[in-house]
Amino acid sequence: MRCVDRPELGVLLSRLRREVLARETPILEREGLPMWDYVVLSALGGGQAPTQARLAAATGRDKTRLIANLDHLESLGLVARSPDPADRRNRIVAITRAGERTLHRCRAAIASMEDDLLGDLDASARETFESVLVDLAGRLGPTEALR
Amino acid sequence: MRCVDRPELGVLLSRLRREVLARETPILEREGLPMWDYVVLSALGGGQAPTQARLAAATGRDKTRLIANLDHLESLGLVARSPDPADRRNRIVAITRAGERTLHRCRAAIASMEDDLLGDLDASARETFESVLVDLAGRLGPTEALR
DNA sequence: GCCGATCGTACGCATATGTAGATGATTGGT
DNA sequence: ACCAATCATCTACATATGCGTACGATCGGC
Repeated sequence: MRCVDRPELGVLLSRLRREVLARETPILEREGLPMWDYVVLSALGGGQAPTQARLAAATGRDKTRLIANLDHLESLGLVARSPDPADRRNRIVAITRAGERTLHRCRAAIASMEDDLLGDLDASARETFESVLVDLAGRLGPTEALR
Repeated sequence: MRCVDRPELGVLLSRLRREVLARETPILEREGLPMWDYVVLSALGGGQAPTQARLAAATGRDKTRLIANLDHLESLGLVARSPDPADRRNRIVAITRAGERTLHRCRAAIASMEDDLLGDLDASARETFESVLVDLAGRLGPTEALR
């Protein structure tokens, strides 16, 4: 049996997450993006354009709440909704060129923020920390969300 | 400049935290404790009994919301509120014997849950991971909260 | 062609959040 | 003794959440 000699995992993770999110918020605000908008945009960044239902599932965002995010992103010209020619019930959500540029800027700024946060760590410790984080998070189903 | 080669920190931390909290919930439920009640009880566990205002600050819990938590914990006999003899505006919140027993059970179950979650890791990787987590969380002001 | 299922959308509901008064008891300074 | 400040408490408000429901458009099977 292992004796408790450190704060609980939940506490540590919560505090750290809180700090990271607090540092991300002003970065995204500079682009006019609330956190959820960025999550959605980011989910669109990598691959091909999904239907809204798939987007909602991928981001963990509630299906009905996603709509407002897409409305906003669309009004900024960062994504485009178009009817699916194959099944006109669906609407295909695609990231635009401007969306990709914005996304790239955000990611660069966030990466730099993370460097700032983790920069003090010993290089190998940081390496291990990040890989363990990726490993643990990787085991937990395919959820992508921030919530 | 460091190129992004892994999911963002915020995403990883959010997912992991979500999982840990999801595993904690049923443990606390077995004791009849919502998450926030446990946070409050846990904050009371270590040291001396604080005033409610200090408790709110220490847990990050809203001052007005804390009241309901204390009401509940008191109704379960896990904490006791008594007027501060030195300043009768204050109410001193103290954990009871039963509260300490409950807290101890929760902590043991949570530690075991954490072992289960981290058990697959290489021992030295786990060591590094936990110490980095403690290190990073330790830099962020004295907040104790789970929120 | 018809009927059930699916998708995007709009709406309401119940819940949790933080903030902001208002109140009554109590303190401390003057 | 008086008055401002503090503490616990209560209430109300505005916001964000997920869930459920309803509706029109559309698809697929039969």
